Amino acid sequence: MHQPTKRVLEILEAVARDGEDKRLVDFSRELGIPKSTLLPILQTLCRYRYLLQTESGQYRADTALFSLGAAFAGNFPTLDFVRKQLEKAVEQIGETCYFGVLEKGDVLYIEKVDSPQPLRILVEPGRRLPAYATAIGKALLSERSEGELRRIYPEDLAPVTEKTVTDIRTLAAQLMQSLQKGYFCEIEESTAHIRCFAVPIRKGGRVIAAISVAIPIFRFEEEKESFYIETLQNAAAEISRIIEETDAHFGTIF
Amino acid sequence: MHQPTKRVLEILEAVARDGEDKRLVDFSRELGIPKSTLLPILQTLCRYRYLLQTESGQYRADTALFSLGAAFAGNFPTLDFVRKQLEKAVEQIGETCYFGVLEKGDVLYIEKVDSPQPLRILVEPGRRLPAYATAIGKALLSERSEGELRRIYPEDLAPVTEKTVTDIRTLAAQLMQSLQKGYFCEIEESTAHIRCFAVPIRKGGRVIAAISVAIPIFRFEEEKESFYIETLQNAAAEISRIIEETDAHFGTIF
DNA sequence: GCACGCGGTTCGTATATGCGGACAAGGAGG
DNA sequence: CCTCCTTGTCCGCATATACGAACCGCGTGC
Repeated sequence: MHQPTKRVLEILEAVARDGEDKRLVDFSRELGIPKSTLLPILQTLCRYRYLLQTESGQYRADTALFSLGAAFAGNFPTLDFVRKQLEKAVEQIGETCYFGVLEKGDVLYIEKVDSPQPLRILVEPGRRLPAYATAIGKALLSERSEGELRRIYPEDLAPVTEKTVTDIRTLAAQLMQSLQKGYFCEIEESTAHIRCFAVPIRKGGRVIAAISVAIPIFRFEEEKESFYIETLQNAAAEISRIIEETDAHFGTIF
Repeated sequence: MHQPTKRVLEILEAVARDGEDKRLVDFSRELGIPKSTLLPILQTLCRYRYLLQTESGQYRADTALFSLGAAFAGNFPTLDFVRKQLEKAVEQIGETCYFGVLEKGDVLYIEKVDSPQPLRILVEPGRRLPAYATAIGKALLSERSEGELRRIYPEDLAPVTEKTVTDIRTLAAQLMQSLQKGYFCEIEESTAHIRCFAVPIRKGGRVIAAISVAIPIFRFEEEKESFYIETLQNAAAEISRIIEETDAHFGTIF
């Protein structure tokens, strides 16, 4: 592990994640880097416009960070299409929809389209959540056997909320059952008061991504459930088709 | 300038920009870094998932890059709203629309919404273009005097296409005139066969961003011009209002 | 008004990093 | 089949980087 590199990355992640202005000492404390070591690094990051220094000397994320991520995302023309399908689904369902992939036991959220009915923001693209606690994650894990799940999660499943499934055996059984039905759900397992449904997206038969919808419990109507699922499945089918055609790959997954 | 930091950033920019797999020697040649120095850096970048190594040992951009940019963009809730307005404009006009800010003489494109009529991709978010060559850039430069322009561009204006305005005096005159009219245009000055219109977005009276529409010349109809402008102006007014309210700031500009 | 705490900057030294060269492995071409 | 070339890996030495301590400037509270 190369220390200077590691430090640069941790600094960038810190500013991007928190979004608040940080002072030299804040970095120093948070990351355990001596102040004097930090200074030349921060100055260089400023030169390259990854950081900018406010008048009061504080550091803030700057545009190069954005360009970096956007340039990367720009290499995946499929994403625009995914977004279009999500928008269509949101239009029909009226709730926020997500597109995500599996990454080492976590869901990595890639796209989201907000519902017209505003609700506090749940997850932003780029964020990760334990797959076993989310509907979209269950869809992504659905084809894994109990043994494979144990390999992915060698330790116990850390609960995210009180309702998170923490037993691998239970999870595996749930996945098997949902795989039969063709859709996956989650009730307050990752966020209180939220219920999610998800369906997988396949390429060459294998699950490579999933889309989901998040519904606040107080707005949930049981009789609409099959409509939600159907809408998601239509979108998923379209996305699968495009991915199949364009042979897109995203990170480790696609 | 801190060498290790500089190198990390250049490596990240290289993979994000090009989008093709790169080998150790490619980095070495491209960036002038000795192979042996590169190895530990690349390994660290892999650990942190900024890069991944394919079976053949080549390096490729990985998901952490995406998370970084997305996390940053996620700090600007205003962006979702900007996108909504762009979508509305695209719906009415039927051509691709952009949202960008000025950054050191360049337009930094932040958002785009594709036209339903497919055309080859012009610019992706995160990319930069010389402001003087684009409609959106002219809107962003509109309040600068000729003297200020000369400070921003101490050297001559490098032409992007044959039609790019390369004389600062001409540019200044054009800006003044467009400022009167309330909109800015560009005819094949940044891209052949493309014509653009742009209007500024203001906060506290000052121009802080702009939106534009790009129209292929063969599809352009003169009699619709005022409709294009009006649509953009409506969208700009809405966006200005929101930015004013939320007091959003984006990088150096907002 | 003074002392103290806190944040940023500077500096000399110890050391981890960077470098070139040597080496091994694989492929292409004769 | 052998040779040459290319690429990635390893190694020891020179050096740029990292670290802690001391210093400076500022604000706060006593």
